[in-house]
Amino acid sequence: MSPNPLPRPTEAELAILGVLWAEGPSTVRQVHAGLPNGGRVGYTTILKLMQIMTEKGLLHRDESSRAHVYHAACDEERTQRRLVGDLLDRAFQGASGRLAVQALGQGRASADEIAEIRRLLDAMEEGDER
Amino acid sequence: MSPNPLPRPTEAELAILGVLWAEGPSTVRQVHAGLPNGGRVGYTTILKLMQIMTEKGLLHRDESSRAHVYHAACDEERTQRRLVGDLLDRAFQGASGRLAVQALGQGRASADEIAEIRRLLDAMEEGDER
DNA sequence: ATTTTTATACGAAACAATTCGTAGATACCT
DNA sequence: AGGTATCTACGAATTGTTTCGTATAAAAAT
Repeated sequence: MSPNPLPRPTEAELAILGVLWAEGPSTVRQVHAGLPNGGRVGYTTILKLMQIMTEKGLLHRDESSRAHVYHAACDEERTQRRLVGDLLDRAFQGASGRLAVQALGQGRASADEIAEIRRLLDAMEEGDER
Repeated sequence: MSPNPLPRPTEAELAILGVLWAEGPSTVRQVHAGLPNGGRVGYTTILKLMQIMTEKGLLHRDESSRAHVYHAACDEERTQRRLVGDLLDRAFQGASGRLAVQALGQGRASADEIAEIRRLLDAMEEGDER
């Protein structure tokens, strides 16, 4: 009875979600303009994708004005967690430490993130004491 | 002139690579048997996929015996790095620290991995000192 | 020697993701 | 009012992935 879990967003869908997460509720035109790849894809392509995403439940829309206003139905963090979990299963056999190593190996973390990671590592070792 | 870079493996292809990485060079039958999902996909499906992967350059094969022996053309670590990089771009806007946090939040790391991650974090802070 | 098993190759169906053209409605401009 | 711009909806082509059936050949078993 619970509404089906949202499907995993595809690559193109993720790009659209990225704009909506960054800019908040937006029209198709705004999303189209906000996409990183400078208008290489046509307007109606984005429209179509956003319509499909709405059907899938990934977006919600407000149709009260002529240009419908869309917003993401899933929050960014939750979606990221989901994608990381998938990658962990599919390519790392669940070895989250290796995934973390690979991530940190190709970019820097902020001071806050570094602190948070240390906390997580400490907690793991704590748990092992017993 | 350099041979095109290998394409990113799809989901099904990654499962096959997983078996080859774990077990070393194998026949189609061995891969089929080694797949996590207990034979839910037919033998010829795996055969076809492995043929396609060979065309794409993801696998190499030794045809000297009747049952061809395949091996992965890409190593596991390199492929993982690639996939992590993709996810980093697509879903994290390059924020590798957040990706690492999400990874560590959903699984444990080994003692070795913990040590390596600490080293990476220390190095990042070192770099900031200056 | 026949039958059964085990291979590869090939073709094609079933799906899914991405792309865009065109039609029709509504708002805007002069 | 008449023309232009902007919007949604829809249909459909394209491309990629996954699936498997069938044909055919080689090896193994009886």
